[in-house]
Amino acid sequence: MSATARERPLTPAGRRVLDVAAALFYERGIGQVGMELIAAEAGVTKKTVYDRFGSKEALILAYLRTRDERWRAFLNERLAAADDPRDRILATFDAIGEWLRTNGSRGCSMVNACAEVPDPGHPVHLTAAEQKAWLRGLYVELATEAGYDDPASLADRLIVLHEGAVVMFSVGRMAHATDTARDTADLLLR
Amino acid sequence: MSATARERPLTPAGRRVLDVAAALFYERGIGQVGMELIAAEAGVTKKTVYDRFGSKEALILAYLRTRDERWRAFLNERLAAADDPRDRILATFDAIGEWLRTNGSRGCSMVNACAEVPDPGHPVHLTAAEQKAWLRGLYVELATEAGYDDPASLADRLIVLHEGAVVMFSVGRMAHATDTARDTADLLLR
DNA sequence: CGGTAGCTATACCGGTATGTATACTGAGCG
DNA sequence: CGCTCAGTATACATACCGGTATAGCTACCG
Repeated sequence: MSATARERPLTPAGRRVLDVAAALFYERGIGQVGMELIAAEAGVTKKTVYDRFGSKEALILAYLRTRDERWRAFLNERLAAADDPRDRILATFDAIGEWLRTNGSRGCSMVNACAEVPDPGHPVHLTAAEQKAWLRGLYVELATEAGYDDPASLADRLIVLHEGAVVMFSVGRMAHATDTARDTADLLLR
Repeated sequence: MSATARERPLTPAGRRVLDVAAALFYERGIGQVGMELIAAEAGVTKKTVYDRFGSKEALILAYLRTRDERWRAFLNERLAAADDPRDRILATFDAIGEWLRTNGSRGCSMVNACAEVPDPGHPVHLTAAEQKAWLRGLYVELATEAGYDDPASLADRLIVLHEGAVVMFSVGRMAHATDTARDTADLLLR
């Protein structure tokens, strides 16, 4: 379906490349990491990298996709641990905090990637917008589940708090940003 | 005082370079713009660029500084137009909306710059953190002025809303993000 | 009058970027 | 047996990066 769809499971070398690329791209920024370094760090030749992924752009998209998958899995795990619908909403903010503290505090990989890609029509921007739309959809679901009227506008507020917490935690060096967002969300839910 | 202090007013060519660099850096990202392009676009030789600014890093810092100055001036103008302390707080959110709509919708230049610089100790990161701290300080002032108790924690919430609105407007393509943040702030102020 | 500041013009340096070409090895498999 | 696929190894093409060097021009200013 999608042009970049990659059904087949990655080969061992491909996996190593993607893991290394994900770590380096996130930690240093996309433009600051060359394909040669990725290949070397993965213990692989450049040819293998290009055989598996075709281009740097495709590798970047694979990076964004897999990191987002990890995040969603982590989030779902946290959501499953909470029973009360209201608690499930609040749990998302606790999840950001823990995620940022353990998975690198350089903020949102999507936002960072967009910063390096000028063209708003580029797949990177579309991927990022999709991810935010997905997250907003999740908040709509949770708000509906919790029985709030106008779950859409509640979701708008929650996602603004969500993204603001990520930025203030990383760029603003505000260690309690996710707590602040959580407390504010708690207030909105009353 | 500061290592990058530049007391002397810029020469005409220097001004042109800075203006061009600011536009290009913001629109395309720092790493995507070379010094050669900046020089050409400003109608200046590379030598002039390096005579005025010394290095790309210094030019980047000058860009961040001047863009922030423009933003602060714009914000102060909007604040001066509101009388009621509570309205002054809300006016900051209207200001972001108008700023983003007229000054490029690629989000926060500071956040974007940080995305391209790995080292958290780099001047770019310090500049960004300072800017967020300044903004938080402004919210503390406004909250104090409006007579709220615990203006510090109110400011925390307001700045999280603020930054979240910027991200959701640009990356999330949520045109009403600043309105959502404003309405949420309004709710917090009651 | 002489020096300095601001500027143009051009050429160059070493390094690094994405991506390609060629030739080879080894394992799985119909 | 022979084909395909994953992978290694090395070399290369082409382009651009930040930054420097050299030389000369103009205008102001003590």
